[in-house]
Amino acid sequence: MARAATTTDAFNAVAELRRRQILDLLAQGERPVGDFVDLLGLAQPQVSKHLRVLREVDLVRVREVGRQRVYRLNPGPLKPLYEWLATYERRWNERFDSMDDVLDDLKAKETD
Amino acid sequence: MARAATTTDAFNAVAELRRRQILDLLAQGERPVGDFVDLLGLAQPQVSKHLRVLREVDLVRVREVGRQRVYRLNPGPLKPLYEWLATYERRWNERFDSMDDVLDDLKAKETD
DNA sequence: TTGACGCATTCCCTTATCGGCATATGATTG
DNA sequence: CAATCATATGCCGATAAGGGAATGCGTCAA
Repeated sequence: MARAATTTDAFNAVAELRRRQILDLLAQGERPVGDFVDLLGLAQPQVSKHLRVLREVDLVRVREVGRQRVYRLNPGPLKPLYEWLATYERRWNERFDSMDDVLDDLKAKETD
Repeated sequence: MARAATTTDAFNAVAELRRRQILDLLAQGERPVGDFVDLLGLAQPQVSKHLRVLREVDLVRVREVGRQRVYRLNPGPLKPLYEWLATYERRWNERFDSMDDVLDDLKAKETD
């Protein structure tokens, strides 16, 4: 078995930086494919491919306008990620828990 | 170029379900490798490999105790993910924005 | 109609994943 | 020391991602 497909779920789809960038642009509003090509400096085919992945996990929706395809964000599938992370959010402030962490940090700096 | 390495960042490391399960167990407290083998029903080598990935992105820290390696959670690297998602969190409740979404939903149900 | 435009799809190539299995390594016990 | 336990590593096979380049396809303008 190889790595899980990028279209398995939002976790995998969003692991790719380019797709996150696409979503970030969509967060500002609808956009046709060409916009991503221009704004992200990617080749058109790659943009279409990334959009396809995002479509398959339902993170984006398309609307046809003439010869353009206008994409827009559908954030719903991100909710599970956010909720999973929320469990951990409380923790990265509790640095006081164990002495080990402090020791580890010192070690880490030595190894630099 | 192939897909970004799983050790590129927490986004990629956490895309794998097994690794999320490991982190979930660690959220309850420190644990030696054998625990994951038993609790997740995975082969020992695969567990070690997943732990290696988590170590490389610094999501877990190890401590040697006799012949065991006790792993513990280091949630820090998850912070960027949480913050990225926070931008979208506000949105999945605003379903009132456009009529298109409603239409899309209807279409989606037809296609079932 | 024809041609240009906006996108999607396909093929090729390189690379890395993940699982299974065997084995190496370090610590512990008898 | 020898045997065993707890883990880590190495190797193999199968799978698919992602970029590049070429091409297919529906739409619109002249």
